[in-house]
Amino acid sequence: VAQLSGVSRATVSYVLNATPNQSISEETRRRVLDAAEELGYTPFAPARALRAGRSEVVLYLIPEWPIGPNLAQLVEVLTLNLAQAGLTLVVHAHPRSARPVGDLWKTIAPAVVINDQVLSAGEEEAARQAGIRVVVPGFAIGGGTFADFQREAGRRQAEHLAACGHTRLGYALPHDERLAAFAEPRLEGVRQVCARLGLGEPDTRVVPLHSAAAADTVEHWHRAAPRVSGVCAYNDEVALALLAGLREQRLTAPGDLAVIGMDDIPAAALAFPPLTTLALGMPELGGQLATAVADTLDGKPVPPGPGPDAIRIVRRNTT
Amino acid sequence: VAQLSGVSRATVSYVLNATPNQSISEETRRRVLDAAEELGYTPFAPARALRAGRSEVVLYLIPEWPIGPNLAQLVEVLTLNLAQAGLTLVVHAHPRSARPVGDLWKTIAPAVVINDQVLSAGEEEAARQAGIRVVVPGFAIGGGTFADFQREAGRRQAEHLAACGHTRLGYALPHDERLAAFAEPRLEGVRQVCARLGLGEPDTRVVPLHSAAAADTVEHWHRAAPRVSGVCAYNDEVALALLAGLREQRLTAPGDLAVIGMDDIPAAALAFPPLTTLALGMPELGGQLATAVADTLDGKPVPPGPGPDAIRIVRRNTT
DNA sequence: TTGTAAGCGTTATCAC
DNA sequence: GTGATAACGCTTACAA
Repeated sequence: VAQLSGVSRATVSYVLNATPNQSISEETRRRVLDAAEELGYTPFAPARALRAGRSEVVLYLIPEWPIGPNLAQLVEVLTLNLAQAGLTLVVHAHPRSARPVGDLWKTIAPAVVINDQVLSAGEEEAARQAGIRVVVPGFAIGGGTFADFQREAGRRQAEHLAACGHTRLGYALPHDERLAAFAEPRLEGVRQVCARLGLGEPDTRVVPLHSAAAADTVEHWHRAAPRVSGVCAYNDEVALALLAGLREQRLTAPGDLAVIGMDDIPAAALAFPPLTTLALGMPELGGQLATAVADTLDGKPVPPGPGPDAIRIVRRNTT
Repeated sequence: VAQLSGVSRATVSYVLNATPNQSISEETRRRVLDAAEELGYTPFAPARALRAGRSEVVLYLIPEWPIGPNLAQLVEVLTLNLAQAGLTLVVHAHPRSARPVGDLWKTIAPAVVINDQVLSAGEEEAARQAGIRVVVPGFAIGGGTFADFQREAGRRQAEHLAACGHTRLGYALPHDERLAAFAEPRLEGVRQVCARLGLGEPDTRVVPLHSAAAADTVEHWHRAAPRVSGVCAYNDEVALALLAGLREQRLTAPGDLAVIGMDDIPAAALAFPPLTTLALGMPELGGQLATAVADTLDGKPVPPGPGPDAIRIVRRNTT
């Protein structure tokens, strides 16, 4: 580009980056711009990164659990929002048995790492020391940390069931052990509500995604004394399994057992009967996360997250 | 590292990269390795990329459609497989209204671009000119191209219904227009089978994910003359909507209308009645894609894809 | 077997 | 207002 426009590489750099405190004659500017256009010039990111010590990349580390529809949507929203801020989102799913990612940031050199339950506190601190900004998806709802948020979600489920008049609750854990990081705090939230309302411990069972297994659990709850009349499912899929189990037992929701799911996946609305669930408002959460990333980069304080409205009960026919 | 081990940077480089045709004394090697270990040294990727002209990154461009469970799984499998080959998978979801990605490869400088329906032929050629390898998810099933594969999937659905004795088929298109790239070839596959078997054109309808809308469509098919007795749904969610529509009309599957979905999402097995569907074998497809990427990088010819077994009918109770 | 030096594309500094 | 020049961290001829 410098050759074609007959100026030095430095000048080209000034023009293309609109460097402040540099007065460039309009004519030179035009020449450079035209030349760049003509050559289809695009700055070479690795070189930029080498010079700057970091890239324009945001590394989103997602942990070793299945990528569900919610996370997928979050990624979508994030990609879009960050693109508007000139940042490229790099998602690194971290499946179990892949090599450790503790220092993946060293080799990628992103401007920001979004640490979603992947980096330990120590690793996170190491990254910070190296000048990498670290953002934790701090949904301000429920307190600020990941677990706070999950707990709050569990609380909402339980509160809904309690408001419907249920006095003994069950909790349906997922069979997939990788989901423990979600399931534990959610269950804890349910426990908190039960304790606060004097309802007694929730009756917790692991529910695989098979109708036969779910049927057993449903029967167990139905025969328990006192009877479990309402159950919080870890997510919509588990809830769907419960509904299948109910059908197998010729029981019905919400009469014999009320069920509330979580995530509001498309299948929830189409279930039989249509499933009451908790919508997690990924567009809001994603937008907030994008803002947090951009603000962190600018050195601004991270803004408070979205309001509690980002978690909504979607009431259908199972409660 | 060079300082600590008391050798030159070049030697360090030789050791760490196991450069061929360089004989390094075992003792030196050890010293360097130990020093690197001690310092927690990790090569700075952008610098490497600058030197090499490309990075160890594989850029997976996925188009502007919703990220469903299948794609999510594919990403997971790919990440894992590529990590084993020392490659880092970068997924760039390309939501509509984000800035164009036609030359995203210029700024990322990946070693390989996996072009999944994003880059036009021209853009793809431009990337190739620039020395970037481009891999197209060429599921060898059905022919090799993306559309071939989708067509084959549609064919399998239709063949299954035909084998069940249905003589007039319906096709349920998704409401989301972004899915046309999938839906068109799938529908075409169904058409091919109908033509080959002399079944007449499939009766095609758009089915939004609401039971009321689906109920209308179901009624239409049920009253059509000749009656539509079996329908291929674009995917499991659409199929679930159809089942909900059937319930609303007090009709049953497969008696009044047989339904076959596609994807085998978890909810399919838990539906009422359990949904017959097509499983797409993402682990196989992902593994094949990873191999294709690695082989392309090594200059080897791309191996044939997985066998037709990667598409399997999962027969449940709706056909 | 190891060290030296050049250079990848960019940008900051400083001189012109 | 513009242009040399150096430096970022790494690889690789080539020289020792």
